[in-house]
Amino acid sequence: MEYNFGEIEKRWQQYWIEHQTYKVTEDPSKPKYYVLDMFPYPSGAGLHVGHPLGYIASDIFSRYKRLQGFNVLHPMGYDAFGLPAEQYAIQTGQHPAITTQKNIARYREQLDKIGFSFDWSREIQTCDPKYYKWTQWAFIRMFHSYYDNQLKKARPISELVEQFSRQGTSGLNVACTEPLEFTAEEWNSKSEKEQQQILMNYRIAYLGDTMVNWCPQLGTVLANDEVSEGVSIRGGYPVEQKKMRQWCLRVSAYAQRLLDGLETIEWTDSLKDTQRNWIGRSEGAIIRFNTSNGSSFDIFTTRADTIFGVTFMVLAPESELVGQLTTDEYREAVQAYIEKTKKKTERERIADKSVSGVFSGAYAIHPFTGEKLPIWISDYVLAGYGTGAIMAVPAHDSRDYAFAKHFDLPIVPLIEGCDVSEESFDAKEGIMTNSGFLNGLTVEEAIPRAIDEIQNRGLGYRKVNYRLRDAIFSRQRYWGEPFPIYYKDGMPYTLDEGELPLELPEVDKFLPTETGEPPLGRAKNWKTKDGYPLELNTMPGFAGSSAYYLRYMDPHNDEALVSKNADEYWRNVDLYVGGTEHATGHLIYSRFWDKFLFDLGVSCEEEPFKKLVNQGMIQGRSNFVYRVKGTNTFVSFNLKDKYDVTPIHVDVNIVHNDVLDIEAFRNWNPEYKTAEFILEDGKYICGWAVEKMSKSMFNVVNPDDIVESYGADTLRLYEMFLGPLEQSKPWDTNGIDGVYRFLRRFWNLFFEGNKLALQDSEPTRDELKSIHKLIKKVTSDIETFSFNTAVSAFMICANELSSLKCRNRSVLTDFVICLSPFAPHISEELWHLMGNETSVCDAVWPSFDESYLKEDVFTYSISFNGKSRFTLDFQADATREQIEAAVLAHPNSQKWLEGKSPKKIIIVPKKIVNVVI
RNA sequence: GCUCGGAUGGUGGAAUGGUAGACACGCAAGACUUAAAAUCUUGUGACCAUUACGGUUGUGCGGGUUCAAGUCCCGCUCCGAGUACCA
Repeated sequence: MEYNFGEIEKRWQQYWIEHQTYKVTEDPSKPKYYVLDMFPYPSGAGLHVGHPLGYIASDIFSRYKRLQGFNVLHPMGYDAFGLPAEQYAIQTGQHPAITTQKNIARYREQLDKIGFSFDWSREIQTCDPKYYKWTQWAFIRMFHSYYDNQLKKARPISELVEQFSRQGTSGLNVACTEPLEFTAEEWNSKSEKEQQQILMNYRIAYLGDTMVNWCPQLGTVLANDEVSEGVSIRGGYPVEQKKMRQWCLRVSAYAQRLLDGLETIEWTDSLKDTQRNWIGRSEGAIIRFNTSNGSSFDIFTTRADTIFGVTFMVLAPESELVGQLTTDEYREAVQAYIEKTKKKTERERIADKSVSGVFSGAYAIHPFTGEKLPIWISDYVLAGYGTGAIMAVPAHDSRDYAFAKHFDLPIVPLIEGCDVSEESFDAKEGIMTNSGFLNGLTVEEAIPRAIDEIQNRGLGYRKVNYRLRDAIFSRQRYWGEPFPIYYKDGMPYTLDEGELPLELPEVDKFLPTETGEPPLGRAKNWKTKDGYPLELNTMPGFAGSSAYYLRYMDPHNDEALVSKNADEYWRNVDLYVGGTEHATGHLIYSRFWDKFLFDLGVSCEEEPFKKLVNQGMIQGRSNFVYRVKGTNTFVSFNLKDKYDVTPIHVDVNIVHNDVLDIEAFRNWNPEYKTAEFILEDGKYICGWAVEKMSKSMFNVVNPDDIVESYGADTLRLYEMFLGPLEQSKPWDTNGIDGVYRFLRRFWNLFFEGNKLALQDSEPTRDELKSIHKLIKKVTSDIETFSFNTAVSAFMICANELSSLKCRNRSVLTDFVICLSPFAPHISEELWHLMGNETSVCDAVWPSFDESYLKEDVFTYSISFNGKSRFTLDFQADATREQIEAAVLAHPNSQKWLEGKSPKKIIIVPKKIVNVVI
């Protein structure tokens, strides 16, 4: 009987819909397992063959867990707000909602063809008001919360207000933008507006004046993870630094918990490392320096031990200290320098490695020696890190060194025997010298000793600093969640939770207003709250994706983000599958958001994603034809060196196993209608290269086309067979025939002519051995995500059973169940043909029996001095003496022993005998 | 610069320190066919032999540990990813 995948796949996809096979509900009688994919942004280009890689892997795992008796939650949805739909709207006038819905429909159509076990009744779209109601709700809660450093959790802001009115800021230990001090009387005598301004300093969602990444082309600010090398990730437009009043999330308050949480989850070490670097914890000290005019300022350093090597100070150009410290004499030069650095874009600043700076005219006083230290201003010091000011130790910091050399400032070495004539000595090792009370100590000892001394003298204190910045949460765009915020007397207030969702209004154009307000400023019927104006910014892309995994647990609940009941059953994601590109964006924000919800008691787990697997990127594999210059003649790959040729990209879909379909090529482009070919062996062979998968390279392979010609099961198996899941690899349709042949061979195991031909007899020992070997291998391969070797195991077993002429019902039943997570359609078909009434999804994963895997006879490899020479068979119960005797008695042994007697004989059970001579 | 990966046939890739190259593609030969496709069988790292069920060599390079190293250790080379004046 023919393996008609088209018919089979259609039939069972229909069956699964009709029987709601993949619908799940909370079932306390079963253990839960939550498998989640990073939901896609539905782009206009549709899915290419790389996108489903992770979905197939997670689908295999979900189906496997289900067969093992778990109640598996495996949902899918769309991250539907975002820039491309809005850019498209600006160009075409088509409403982003329409574009998005169209793209979603296309995605769904493509996904459906691959046979995923998603519970689509739980589908969410982040642009759906019913969904973003809860994004807005969480924002309101963040607005009304502050972070208590003592309790290490978020608390209602009302508690802070109460504390202010009772005791002011005394004894306060909370996360804030800048430390403030006031008494209860002062607080109580402030106006409503003044109090609101002060509270902004503490809210977890707050309005702050911060340096932001401003992208003029996109007309919006961007988060740090949306910018790379000075250009926007989406679109690649230049980004500049600008000070703006923006909504921010106090992610930095959670820095330590985000760091500590990494210890409790199963992520790869490299991803944890990336997050650790991004959080960037560094231990050091804040040291106060007095200036010659009587004021003072703080610096942060991790090298307090180098305090005696400070020869000058440097301020960031953006620092507020610049204005306070600069003397009148130098004011003009400083102003000019600041103007110059401001003009540079982020990108230019990165590219420009040259040293620049200007003297402020002011001096700091060295806290130990009383020496006068000139204060400089330079853009190598960042306003956003530490205090925006540093103590420069040119002998032991390469940047300070470069600066000192350039401006001819003194360099004082502090480590015995170090040579700083050519470069600084940055290593944290050696014995201190020229360092007063630190002399003779190692660097390791000197750091804490120096900080102790500084603390004792009241010059500063120990401080842990984090690189992690607060997230900038405003976007000057249309296609995002509106803020549930209105302004009264210039201060923001939240809408009542009962007024949510605050829906996105209609606008006539998706561009900023003439007065430079965001697009929402155009809304005619935009609601006002009791006559007060609403916030015109919208939320960024990561807002909707930060807590979506919670919403899948209870997607239709209008009363809560997630019910207590559903949350306590599903808890958190057991397996999260997605790309590494979200390592510092989504995966930080999600963890932050979840920790906040955990503090509120909404989420019962402190980490959202227990185990995380990163699938590799699928790159494109481009094909080339070679046109002889100045002609319309194309020469085959191996003959091209004899001609002067230009390589031209050719659509990979008209090339099979690197052989060009000449007819299709002539029809591909009118230019090639009359093309001539110089063939080899009657074929035109194309060249190839690995490139990014993109339309312009003509190397995009569409999953629909593969499903059309080979079937979804073949696509699924082949994507897994291509290589290790985590590894990046090019898509190469060559080779797909291998898994396709396997499926047909497997299919044929069941049939004699057109009839199902199964036998109910006892399986033979060889059949049992083969199938139990498969069960063992596939079980362990799925557990370790080695899907590529699992596919090989299927092929091996099918070949073995085929040569054994196995028709045994129980053996083939186990095979079908094992294969069903990988190739659900063919498995479902065979499962039903074998007389089962229910879906193969509800079968039970077979267990393997080691006793069938036992060998009677083992083939030993006999080595002499580690070099393998011949093989010998031994019974499993052969004794050491028997083996030794047999080896030495073997005629070949004489040859390798060369008359000498062995020093030692090493026997590795069941495998190796090594004779050491 | 720093951090983390990786390097194995013509290709994708297998190998708890124990017969390197599983499995698959491709290629070659054969069977079936008027023929082609499909299918099946056999072979396939390189080199030397071919009377053999033979020998030599071989996992980016150079050392080391071990009876035994693709795998562990030290020192390089190249490639990829992330990050970057973070004091």
